Amino acid sequence: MASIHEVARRAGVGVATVSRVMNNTGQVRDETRRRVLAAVEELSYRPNRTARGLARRRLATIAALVPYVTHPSAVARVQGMVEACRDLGMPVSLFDVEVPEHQREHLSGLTGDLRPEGFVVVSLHLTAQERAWLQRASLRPVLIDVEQEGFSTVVIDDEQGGALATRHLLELGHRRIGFIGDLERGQDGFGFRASPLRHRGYVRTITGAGVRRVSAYERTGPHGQEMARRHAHELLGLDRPPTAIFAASDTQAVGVLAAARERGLRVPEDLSVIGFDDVEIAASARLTTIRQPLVESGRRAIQLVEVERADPARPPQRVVLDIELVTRDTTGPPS
Amino acid sequence: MASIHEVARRAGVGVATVSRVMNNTGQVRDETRRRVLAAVEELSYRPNRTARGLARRRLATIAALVPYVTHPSAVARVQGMVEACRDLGMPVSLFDVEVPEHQREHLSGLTGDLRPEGFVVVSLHLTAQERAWLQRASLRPVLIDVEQEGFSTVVIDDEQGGALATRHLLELGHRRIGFIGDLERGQDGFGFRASPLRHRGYVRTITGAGVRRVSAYERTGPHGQEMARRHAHELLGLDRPPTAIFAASDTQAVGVLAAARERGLRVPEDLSVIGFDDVEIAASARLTTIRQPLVESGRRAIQLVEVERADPARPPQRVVLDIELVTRDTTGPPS
DNA sequence: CTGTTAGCGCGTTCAG
DNA sequence: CTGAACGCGCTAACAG
Repeated sequence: MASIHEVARRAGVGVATVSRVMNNTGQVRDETRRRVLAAVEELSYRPNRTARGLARRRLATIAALVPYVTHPSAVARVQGMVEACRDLGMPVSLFDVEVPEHQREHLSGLTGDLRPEGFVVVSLHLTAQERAWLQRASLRPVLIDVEQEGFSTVVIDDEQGGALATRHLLELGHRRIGFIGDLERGQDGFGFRASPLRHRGYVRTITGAGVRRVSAYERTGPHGQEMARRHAHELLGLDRPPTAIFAASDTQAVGVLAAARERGLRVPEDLSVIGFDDVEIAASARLTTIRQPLVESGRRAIQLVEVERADPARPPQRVVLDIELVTRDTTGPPS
Repeated sequence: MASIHEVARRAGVGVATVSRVMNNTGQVRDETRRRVLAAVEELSYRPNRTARGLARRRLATIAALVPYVTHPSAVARVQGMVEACRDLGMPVSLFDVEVPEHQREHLSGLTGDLRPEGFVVVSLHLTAQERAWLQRASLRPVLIDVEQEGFSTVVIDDEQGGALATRHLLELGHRRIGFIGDLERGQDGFGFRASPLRHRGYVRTITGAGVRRVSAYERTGPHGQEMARRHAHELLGLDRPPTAIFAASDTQAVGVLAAARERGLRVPEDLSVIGFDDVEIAASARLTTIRQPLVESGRRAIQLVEVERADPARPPQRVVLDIELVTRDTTGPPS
């Protein structure tokens, strides 16, 4: 409620000095600083973030660009960001992307008049034009689940994750292992990289183990439980069906589980299923899966945002989060 | 990029006129308006929302205050808000409330320097002090899932929902019906009203049907799957256990299902279970439940925000959304 | 109807 | 070190 002027008057200094002590910018004599701080305290002065934003051309907000915000993994990451921002006293603005156009629209606004102090982009690849916009606005988002030259990023090693899952199956004795994942470039227009990378880990591992790839065991399609269920039915309807299936996400794994149930197959006796992510539903379904720290990824991204804010010159960082195999009830040796 | 001055110069008018046509405020001659619009077009002028916010003391943002944002029902509502806001080209700022203090902290900022154009509060009860803050900031949030004098709200009839669920069980022939819900006033410090209201509907319905209440059949505790599971075990361990259980939420119903499974009870032969909300997990669990339009509630709230923005004098509205019984596989006649 | 001018609250030169 | 003054981009009286 109190403005910088009142603080200045009360402290017997100019507004510029108040600004200096509030932002720790420039030199201020200790005695003066104390007087200002006292006035700030007495008036319980809080700088107006909007005015500050206007002057600095940078709004006190952290923007998050997230595809499919309701997807369980997105929810977890948003949670991490929201938590971290709450601790910083910084509002988070959520920008949902359901179709590729949304990305462009949001980016246009964000690099235009809205100009957040911090910016996080989840899973999305920035186009050349968008990168140009960002540069002109001197905005440098922190990326999650994608890597792009010149940006700090928080990722996991998806390929290793795929390998981890596959090796687990191999070690249980499986040789006929199916894979169900997303389209390399979905007809939804997005090109998420997680699934393809996990697939690569799968391929590398089974061939590395001397097991021949069977193309009929591999299916990709639009992401979702339903589609995974259909694919699983196709695999399980084969003459020599796989004895285990690696789904590129827990959501898809649940679809596989549904198909197995519908065919009267026992899990894991007749079919082993392993997922990826370890979102909430994985625990309820007692699903074996590869856990990735989703909430943590959101939190770390905000940390990186803060680091870059403190030192804009700092070169991009690359944070790789650990993943681990979580063994539950859906995997076992083939019978 | 272009400012209002450039547009004014180009159109050969004053900045105020440009402002008038941009905001449809005041009278502007048609010919003049056309010239301005032309200039706007040629320069592809977009008003700077931050500057606008400073001048109007009202930031172009819609703030959402939400307890437990990661809870499935909250996620759905947020989805509705985010979708509606995307269509409006309006950013949404998310304020998560995990403990009561967060509410106060966020509200203090929101009524202080941040002053969103629109404001939605989910499930939370505003204190007298907070209402005073809001008034001073001339902010009037739209409420979801709560009712409070003087505020527009989007709700469902929770009591009727409780009645609906209970009647369904009654009609199937059940007479020993348990209830598992939230604490009236959680030790988490929140006092959400949904569960108590649903409970009231339950009570009204069984007594109305001439069935005697058995206090041993009713349990409330901190919200969550785990706690519900424990409560269910207690009920099912009774000498004359209930043949059906009404859980105040799907989350809790899933906990009940887990308990039943652990005791080797068949559902619905040995135990019927009905939940509330119809969130995603209800479908996967094939759970009979009471559906409430969660996404819709978020969307409607934003609509109300828009209505009030257009006409601040308008008296508070009360929107009651429809609910319905969704019959799936977890309820059946007692054996 | 329309232009001028004074804020909105703060950051930032630029002299002192 | 410190203060006065200008600018950020727009809205809102207040004259005309």
